[in-house]
Amino acid sequence: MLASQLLETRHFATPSPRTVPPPSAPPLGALEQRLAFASVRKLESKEHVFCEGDPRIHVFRVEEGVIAVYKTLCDGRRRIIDFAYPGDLIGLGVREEHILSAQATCPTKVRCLSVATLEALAETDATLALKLYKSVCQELAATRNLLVTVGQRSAVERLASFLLTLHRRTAGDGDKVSLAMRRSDIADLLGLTIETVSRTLSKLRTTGVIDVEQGGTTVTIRDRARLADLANE
Amino acid sequence: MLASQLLETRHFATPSPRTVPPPSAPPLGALEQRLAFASVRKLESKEHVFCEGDPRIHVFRVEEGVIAVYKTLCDGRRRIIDFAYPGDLIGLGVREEHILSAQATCPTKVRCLSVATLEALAETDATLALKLYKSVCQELAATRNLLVTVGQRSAVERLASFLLTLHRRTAGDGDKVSLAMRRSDIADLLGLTIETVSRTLSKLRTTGVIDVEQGGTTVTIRDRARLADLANE
DNA sequence: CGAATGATTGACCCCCTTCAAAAGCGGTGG
DNA sequence: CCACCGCTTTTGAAGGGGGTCAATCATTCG
Repeated sequence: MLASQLLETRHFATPSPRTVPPPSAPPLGALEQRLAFASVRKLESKEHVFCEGDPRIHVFRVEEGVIAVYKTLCDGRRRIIDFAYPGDLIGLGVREEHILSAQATCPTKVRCLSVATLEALAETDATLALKLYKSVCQELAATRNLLVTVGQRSAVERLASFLLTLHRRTAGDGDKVSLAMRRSDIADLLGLTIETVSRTLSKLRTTGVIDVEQGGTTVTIRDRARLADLANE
Repeated sequence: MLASQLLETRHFATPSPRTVPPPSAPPLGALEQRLAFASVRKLESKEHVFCEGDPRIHVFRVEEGVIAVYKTLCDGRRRIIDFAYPGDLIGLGVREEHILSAQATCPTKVRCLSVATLEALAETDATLALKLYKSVCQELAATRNLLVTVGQRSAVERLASFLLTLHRRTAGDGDKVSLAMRRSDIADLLGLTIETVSRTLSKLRTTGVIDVEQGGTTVTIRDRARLADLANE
């Protein structure tokens, strides 16, 4: 989970129009108002929000779509740290530069907020600073969970766990989960190859646990209990 | 790195005696003073500081030794998230209970600070809250690095990376690194088995990259450049 | 000394990677 | 409409790295 909770409202079915800022609820209202007025950037699939080493000028909130936050290894491999979904914040940190890259996995919209503004507000507003602290704690917990998944689990366990997490975070309608990303993105998140991801999904399909449709971009969970069992916690 | 930076001074060669609090440097001085007066707990090897599910009453700072912070999987496996060294804080979070366990890997001393006190201070002190935020950001960055290491690297790369990180963090004298933990601890951090850890260390030894002495508890880095090369960034 | 704990080394096997090929899917243009 | 192309996914076959099981060694402690 990427620094959600900071703004309470994670999912924006219909983003507030610019002319109608949300009712202020101090002391966070100031920040929310700023976000409501912040400019929106549209991104094509594979387009970058920022790259490792870029000056950290803005923090972004995902409005629509999915952003892959990743690190590039020196041999060119890519390790995705997390996917950011609508409501999540990306680009928080303490360094002057970004230490990770962020790339859209599908057509995506993000809202931009100046780092300088955020930090200036936080410096005098203990409640906001504490919120930032807590939201990063949440993100830390999510990263640790991924670490557990990636470090000691089989391909089936990783995929099952991933599908369940995805379903929980994106709140897909019913049992449908929209992947909104390529096999290579999933592979780079789970530390597998695209072939293993594809094979494992096929295995889950042939054993009746899930259904894969529409060019492999939508998954239907057929047997939630068994999937949870395979995820092994 | 576990929430260091929060207190600026990471390594305590000679902890301040209780009767002589450090010179106050507001607004952080208050916290440092509290830590200086906080009680010290001694732990034997394998003794727990806290366990998953315990009420989160104290935050701890490691004074001497090493603490393994870990999560237990439902099948009994153990995933170490990080090792905490002198100067590091453990037990930070937002939940009422600990979501991780913490266990000494060797005889260790920790200093205890009440969570209630810390949070009360942070609620009115934006600077402190911001410090908390930034220290958790650091920890997040460290966890991400581990994620990169564990997710996509071979056993040799993981061990080489681990040894270099350990050397950097513990500032061993010269090229010597004191492991101060068992093979099983290293294995559970790196997502390997103890046999693979042992085999890989042997390989590094026979190829002249490192030396292992004293019952396998002390490692001497013989060829730093090659080790860094093997770590592959 | 003998028991207990931990480390090392060997042999075998399995899961995932690697390499390779085929098939879907979407877009573009004749 | 369909041929063609690029991109992605799927599936197959072979090989390897690390896991598993097991035996031996080293160290510590009662």
